[in-house]
Amino acid sequence: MFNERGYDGTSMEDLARALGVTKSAIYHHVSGKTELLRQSLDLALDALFAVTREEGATSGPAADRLDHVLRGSVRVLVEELPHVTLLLRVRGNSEVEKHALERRREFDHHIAGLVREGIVDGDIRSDIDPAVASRLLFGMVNSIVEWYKPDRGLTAEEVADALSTITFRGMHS
Amino acid sequence: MFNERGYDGTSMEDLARALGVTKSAIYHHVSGKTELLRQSLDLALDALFAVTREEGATSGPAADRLDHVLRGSVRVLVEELPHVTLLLRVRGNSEVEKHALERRREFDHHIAGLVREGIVDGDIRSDIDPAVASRLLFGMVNSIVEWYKPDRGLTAEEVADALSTITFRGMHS
DNA sequence: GTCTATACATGGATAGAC
DNA sequence: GTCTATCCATGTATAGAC
Repeated sequence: MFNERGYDGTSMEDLARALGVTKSAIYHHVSGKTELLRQSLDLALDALFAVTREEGATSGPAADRLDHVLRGSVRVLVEELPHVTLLLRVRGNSEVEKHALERRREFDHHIAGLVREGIVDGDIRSDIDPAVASRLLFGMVNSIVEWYKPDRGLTAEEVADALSTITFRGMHS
Repeated sequence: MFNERGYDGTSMEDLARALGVTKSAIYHHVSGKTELLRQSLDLALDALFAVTREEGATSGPAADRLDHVLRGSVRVLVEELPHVTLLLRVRGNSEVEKHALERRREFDHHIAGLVREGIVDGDIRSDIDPAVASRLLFGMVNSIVEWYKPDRGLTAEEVADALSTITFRGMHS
């Protein structure tokens, strides 16, 4: 519901109605609306950071590690779609949101480092700015939450393949 | 302010305070909060559609027209940053938002057509789904609103060049 | 663990004076 | 064109019964 109507646009009353209980019942389980947000954001961030600790993301050439993290991010995005979607819409308007943005920046920094290493290795073209490239790359990855529907027969791997092909080899035939 | 704190997260009181007037003063000029939203969204959409009617977008090979629309979109995005940012955050939770989403879909459809034509022409690789490719492409373009700051010396053209290089020629050196 | 009832603040919006 | 004052709905959250 936070994703459909926005966090601010969703009231505890809306949530209660959807659950078939009253607002008070929800407050028995969580301290407030912000705790619901925190739990969701933490789940998404934990899953994304787990990718950066996987085998394929810690050994081998930087370009291959970058490809692994890109593909892994697409996988996590699809597996935890609602939580990652919520994470990507956070703007830092509360302490919980600021903390989530801080962790996201850490993730982005990791990616930019891989692009830079790939250029030094000679595997990635040197005529693009690593900072701009990594932002564009993850902009493309993250945009998937805007249109991906699990029930349309398109798998996470197919999307990851398309993305990897376009960004590493280019659309030109 | 709608972009900083979200449309729902911004009250007429917030706007009035920022303007140094009272809420009533604003209501003298506009019919309500939704009209402020509509005016901003219309400005962004009009600017984007104008790109698709430019010379470079209406004649020549489809791949070149696609490149023109991609670059033009980056230009519009930077020129009308607040309005396009707002447009890209709309989720369809009111009639005004639904109307804006409808026009965006029309734009996306236009892009997917160009990718499809480019494949037929043999200029764009045929091993990627045109629908997926066009979504990823514009996901990358649109993601620029998340980080672009006009005052950092990075021009719209430099960003457009980086984007065009990555998506058409690929990152691999 | 869920309910009813309610507190208290803030939301969008309007009336009418100046 | 802006103000003060106000309406009424809805927001988050709590108290206390069951």
